[in-house]
Amino acid sequence: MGELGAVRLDWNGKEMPALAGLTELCLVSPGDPACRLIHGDNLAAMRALGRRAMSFMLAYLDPPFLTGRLHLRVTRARHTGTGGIVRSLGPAFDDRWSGLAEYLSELRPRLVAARDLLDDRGCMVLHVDTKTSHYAKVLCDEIFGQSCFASEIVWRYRRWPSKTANFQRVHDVLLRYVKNPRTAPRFRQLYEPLAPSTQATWGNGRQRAVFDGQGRRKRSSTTETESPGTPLGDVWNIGIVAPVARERTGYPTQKPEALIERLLQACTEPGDLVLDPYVGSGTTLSVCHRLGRAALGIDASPGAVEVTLRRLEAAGVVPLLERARTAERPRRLGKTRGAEAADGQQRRGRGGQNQMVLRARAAAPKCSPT
Amino acid sequence: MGELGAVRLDWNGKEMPALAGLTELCLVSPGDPACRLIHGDNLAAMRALGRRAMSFMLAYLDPPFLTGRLHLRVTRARHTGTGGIVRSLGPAFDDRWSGLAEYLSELRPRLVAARDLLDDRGCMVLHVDTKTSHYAKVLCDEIFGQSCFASEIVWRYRRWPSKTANFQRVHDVLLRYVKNPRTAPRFRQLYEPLAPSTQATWGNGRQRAVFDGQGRRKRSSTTETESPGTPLGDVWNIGIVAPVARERTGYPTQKPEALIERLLQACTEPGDLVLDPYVGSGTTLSVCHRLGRAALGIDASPGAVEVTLRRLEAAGVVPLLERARTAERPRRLGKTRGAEAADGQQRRGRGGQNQMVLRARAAAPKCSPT
DNA sequence: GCAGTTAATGAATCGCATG
DNA sequence: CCATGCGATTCATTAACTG
Repeated sequence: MGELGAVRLDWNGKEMPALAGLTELCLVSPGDPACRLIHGDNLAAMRALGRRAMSFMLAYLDPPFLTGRLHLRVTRARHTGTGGIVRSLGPAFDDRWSGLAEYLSELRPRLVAARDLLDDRGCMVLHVDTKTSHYAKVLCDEIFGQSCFASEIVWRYRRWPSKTANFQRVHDVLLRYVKNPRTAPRFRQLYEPLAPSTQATWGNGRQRAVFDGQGRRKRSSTTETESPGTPLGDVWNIGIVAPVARERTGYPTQKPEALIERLLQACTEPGDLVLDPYVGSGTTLSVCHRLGRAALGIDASPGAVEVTLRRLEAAGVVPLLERARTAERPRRLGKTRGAEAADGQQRRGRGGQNQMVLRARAAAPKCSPT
Repeated sequence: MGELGAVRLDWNGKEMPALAGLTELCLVSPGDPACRLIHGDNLAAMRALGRRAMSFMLAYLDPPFLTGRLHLRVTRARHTGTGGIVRSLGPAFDDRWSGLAEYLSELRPRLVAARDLLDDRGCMVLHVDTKTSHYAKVLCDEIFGQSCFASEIVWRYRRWPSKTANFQRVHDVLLRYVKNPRTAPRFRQLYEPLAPSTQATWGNGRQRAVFDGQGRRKRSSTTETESPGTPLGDVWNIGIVAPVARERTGYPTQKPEALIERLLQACTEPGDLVLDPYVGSGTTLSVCHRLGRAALGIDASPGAVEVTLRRLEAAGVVPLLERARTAERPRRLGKTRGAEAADGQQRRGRGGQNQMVLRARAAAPKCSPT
């Protein structure tokens, strides 16, 4: 069986050059170089990082899920007078698109840019759900090569039940690709507990097959050495961040630290460099700091940057903060990319946000923003 | 957000007309009309069924998984002299392809044919693994329409460990599509046990949200009525058929009855008609009989037909057996469908099999072939 | 009859030998 | 050097056996 050969995903505008002019990163403040945060478009920023010849052991991409919604974040503050908790809503990120074609058109160059930044032993993990995972996988096969596909990780969670006449969706998908299929990737084997039935039959000892003279297997036996468990599979049961968890930041679509921690433990070692082009609430940066991994995050949303700065500060880090500046703002190519992009809809987070003044010790000197 | 619009999967030969001449079904033997088995190419057979205007509430498709291997089946028999068990290997089905393009070219017309046979309230379930699931999903979106996509069901199992530097693959994927998005589909809500943490907090009582005067939720409380559990999600933990299970037939890639049973319980009612164009070991027919669903299975492999007949006989059914005959054997279109099909490779199971004489009470009058 | 123990073996992957 | 094939590995599971 050959490579994928001729099978490919096509849409109008796929081959249009991706939008990003000449970009440079401007240092906004000093900070810990092992924890960097860039405010700006992640495509522009990743290309600028490429010119700095940075290389990453893991790129974790958690893009919008094509929900068709404008996502809001909740900010909680103590009212100075009454002392009560005041909740206020603000924009987080815009996940509205003219269609799947536009969504993929934006995602594709970012996947390419992330791939280009990977270390030879590194890998990329793309977090999506079942609305887009299949298209994303075909796209990634094309970008990375089919032989670089490593895993479809299923993150299984539990959630509030709904009454739809369907099996309730209780999983997300994480697609993992290695940079180089001929290089041994960074990988530390993690283990799960043995199945109850296995423990009942074999205890905690490692099993060993016994063969007869002709090389045929006769039976198995347990050994003295204790089994570490069964190698971690690609279906992970991890709870979502509870609505009242200390971990919760108020930023929508926040991912649990336990999920990111497992990825980091398996795919990186302490000191390795991790890229997160969709920072959101800053979970990756936070866990990287806790586990001794160097991290670089990018986000265009001022809300994301603010939440992340607070969260890191609460963890005792002041990140090195930079800004991605596109010298020559590219024109939106509009009509040439097909009817679906010509609806004149307001675009997300590329204009009108760079004016925000960012301070390294931004905003509140309080605790975690719960 | 519009429909998928322009995003599509392309490959050389995609638009070639699918191979199947004028086909008719020939009754080979009388039998139970609620349990039919057709020996022949499933595309030809499905088209012939279409001319009979049959309509199905569920089509379960379990095609080869693009493993690149010739799969064998194990036949066990008691040696007439020594009384020992004699194992012998025979062909089951050929899963070797020139590439993904050829695989998809064969799958696509079968998906179309299956869709055409569905009842308006019916659904199709395609069982694949992560090598092909993403391509298959894009294909199905095109055939059924994105709005007909219902679920990506993850079947999670446990199995022997391997030492690869990767998360071990422990899941298959079942893609479910409904025929008509504007019709309420057959669906019976099934339940799972509550999570241990939920039981600890709430016991087994049904929770009830409590609201204050302004319609804001205050807290929840338990009620007297016992909770049926949490609605069944789209990640299913079901064990593979154990090597020594009574259920095991010796046919490779056999699916557990528990998996099919869950599908039937949720997507059909007693008396509904179920289609299985890739019968294999006959699990679907067997479970349909047990649950009172009428079933029609198709398989081109003589081994599959033999195993299925024995299995059904052990369950007390004699299926109505037919044969799909293509009056005018279509020529393999070879070179016109692209280089990857022009390698002169031996084709799977379409020729040289129809000569086999099939008897309704075929082969051994023994018990299940373990 | 039931519980506990023993037997049997699927099939993914790696490593090594062979051609 | 690359393709092929076989041996080794090792949980998971149920049937069969034993006390």
